[in-house]
Amino acid sequence: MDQLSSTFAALADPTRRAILARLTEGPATVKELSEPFDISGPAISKHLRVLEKAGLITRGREAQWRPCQLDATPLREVAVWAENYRRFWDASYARLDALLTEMKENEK
Amino acid sequence: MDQLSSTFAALADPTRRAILARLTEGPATVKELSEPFDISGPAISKHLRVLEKAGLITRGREAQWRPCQLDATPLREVAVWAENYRRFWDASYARLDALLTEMKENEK
DNA sequence: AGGTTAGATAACCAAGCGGTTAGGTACGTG
DNA sequence: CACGTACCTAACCGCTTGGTTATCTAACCT
Repeated sequence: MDQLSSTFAALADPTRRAILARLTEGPATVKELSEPFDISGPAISKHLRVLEKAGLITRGREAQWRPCQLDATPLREVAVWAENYRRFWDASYARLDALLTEMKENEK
Repeated sequence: MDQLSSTFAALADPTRRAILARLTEGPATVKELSEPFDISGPAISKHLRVLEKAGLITRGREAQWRPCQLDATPLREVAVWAENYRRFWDASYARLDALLTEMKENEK
């Protein structure tokens, strides 16, 4: 699976997006990350592995804790990808598009 | 499933992203959309249904054709969501963050 | 009416996902 | 050492997904 696909796949789960949101406040242990959720530890571990494989988090090793840290690099690619579609949702870009199309028509 | 989740899920497949890319050039029939891919018609139909449910395309009805059209509105939400993480990938924002942290430390 | 084309639906299959429980490992502390 | 804590892996379960083939509908064209 390519980078963008695995990033999108990782972001498709609300629990994982909530984990990323929590990590914007700083690193956290697995226990801390699991507290807001009503699911088991292993379920959180799986989510973290998905996020790690997508390159969205990095994990350290401190005694019995495995602190997680946000790595937003793949999100830049997401933003760049989405921005390519801006002209299809942005009204002013749409008007610009229409203008350019009209000018092309007049050329003929 | 919430809007953002189904949008991300729809974008997680390269075939579907390629379909969206094709639709930036204008509306297309199912047949036209399926041509670049080596998969069956029903498979394309399923992809289109996923895109439709995610609100990323709309479909018309012209005789025996069902032209598909891009609707990029959900992609704006994706861009907005990703932009919230800009300061975690953007170097200048990172430096600003570091500066603010340092200032907080000095306050103590 | 008969044939072709566009497309959807149905039934099926293998693989993946999100969750569980049970059990294992590694570390700090009484 | 014994115990608790933090976390992981393994095995399992039900549902979803991405694909297939076969069959159906709807429209067009002789």
